[in-house]
Amino acid sequence: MPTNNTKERLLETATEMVWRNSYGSVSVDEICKAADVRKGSFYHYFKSKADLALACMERECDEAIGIMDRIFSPGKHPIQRVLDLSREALIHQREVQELYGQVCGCPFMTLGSEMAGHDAEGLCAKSDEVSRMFEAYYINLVRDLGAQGYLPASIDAVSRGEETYRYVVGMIMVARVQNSLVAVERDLLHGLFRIIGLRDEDVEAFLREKTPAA
Amino acid sequence: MPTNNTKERLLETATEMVWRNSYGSVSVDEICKAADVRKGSFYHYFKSKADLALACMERECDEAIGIMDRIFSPGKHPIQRVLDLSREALIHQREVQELYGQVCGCPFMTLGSEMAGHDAEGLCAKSDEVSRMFEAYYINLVRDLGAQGYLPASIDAVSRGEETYRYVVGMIMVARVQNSLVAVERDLLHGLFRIIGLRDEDVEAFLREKTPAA
DNA sequence: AGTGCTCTTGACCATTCAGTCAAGAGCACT
DNA sequence: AGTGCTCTTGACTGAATGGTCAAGAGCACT
Repeated sequence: MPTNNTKERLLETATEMVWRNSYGSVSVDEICKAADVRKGSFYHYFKSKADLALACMERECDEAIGIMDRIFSPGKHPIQRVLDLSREALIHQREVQELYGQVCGCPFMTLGSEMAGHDAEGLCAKSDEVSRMFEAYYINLVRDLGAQGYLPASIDAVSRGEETYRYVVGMIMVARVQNSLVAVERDLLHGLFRIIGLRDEDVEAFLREKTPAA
Repeated sequence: MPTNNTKERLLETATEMVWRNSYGSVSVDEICKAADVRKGSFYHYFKSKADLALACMERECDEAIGIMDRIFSPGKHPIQRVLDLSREALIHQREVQELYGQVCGCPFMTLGSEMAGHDAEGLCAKSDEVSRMFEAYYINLVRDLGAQGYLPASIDAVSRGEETYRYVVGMIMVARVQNSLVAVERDLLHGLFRIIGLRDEDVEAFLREKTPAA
């Protein structure tokens, strides 16, 4: 899995370790050891531990954008986006759980919550930025649902989008703390429909139309 | 505000520092200095740093139970409990924001997320336990709403209760990361009604009945 | 063969970390 | 006055921390 490239190896190892545990509990020495890199090389690529963490976030963020763009693709039916969001979130959490041996939740929220208050190297600003970017996807989704008549014209897309985002964050954060995906698997999708405000009939109609054979 | 009692002073100071920042970023020395206590005294009362953190959580938990018992009092109308929950959560977050100079979110989730993976001194087990206890309040609320005909008999109170709890957690965690209570103030209550699944008419009827003068 | 560059190495540093300990202060009970 | 207890003190330890540095390895270009 890891590349031969030293910098990439550091980023990958650090991402895993920080995400699994926390920024504060992982030392530069440990990261170096796990990545089989000497300390000097580390400080050739990164000017500090916080700088490494920031680079990890940026890497994760780029990857996340790709995934989110697929899930929230404006080319898809907005209800399909909700289905995909729920499905992909669960699959991703399960993959990471298997890979890292534990439910890890959202790396941006985890780090952002830990760093809140001591803005080392702009780490906390970055979490803020990422969370607001994520919100934008949800707001966009709500807007499309409204435009297609699935939601009353009166609703505030920003409010509803942010509520929806925060519901997902809560689902996933609690899953980390409880180290369990049971509730995510059982409830994420239905909660999404409800917090968004979709009518059951509309969802059912969409599902029927999607699989006319059933 | 702080008592003369050394142990209490340590607990109070540590709670504030850990909640504001994080467990990993606060050192025993710093806590001692801020509480004006010498290191030896610290280790007279607590056998380790993790032990102190656990004691802080237990103290916070006891206080939280008192507040939750009031909010979710079975003697109140269940819709009133929702109103109170939203109101008290905002007030509490605002108080802490003013006191500590920043939005701090939920101490149990913050610590629980940071500690996930390295279960020092049962800290992580405690967060898990607290989060499940909180869920119980929400499940109980949903059950009462169902029993009084506000929700369809078919719904699963556990699922819905947990979804509701997680929505609130998400709201508050994102508020911490973004260091802003705007969305909490604007959306928490309405999102609560929607994630629980209350009908607008029922809520409005309850509000009308409550203030017949208006 | 020599120059200049990036990357690597391992020894090194000052500081901070959690935690220890022996000695004593304060106080209550006899 | 003496005993026994809890609490306090400050000096101490050894390990770990984030970070530095000078020296060199490897390689490409001339």
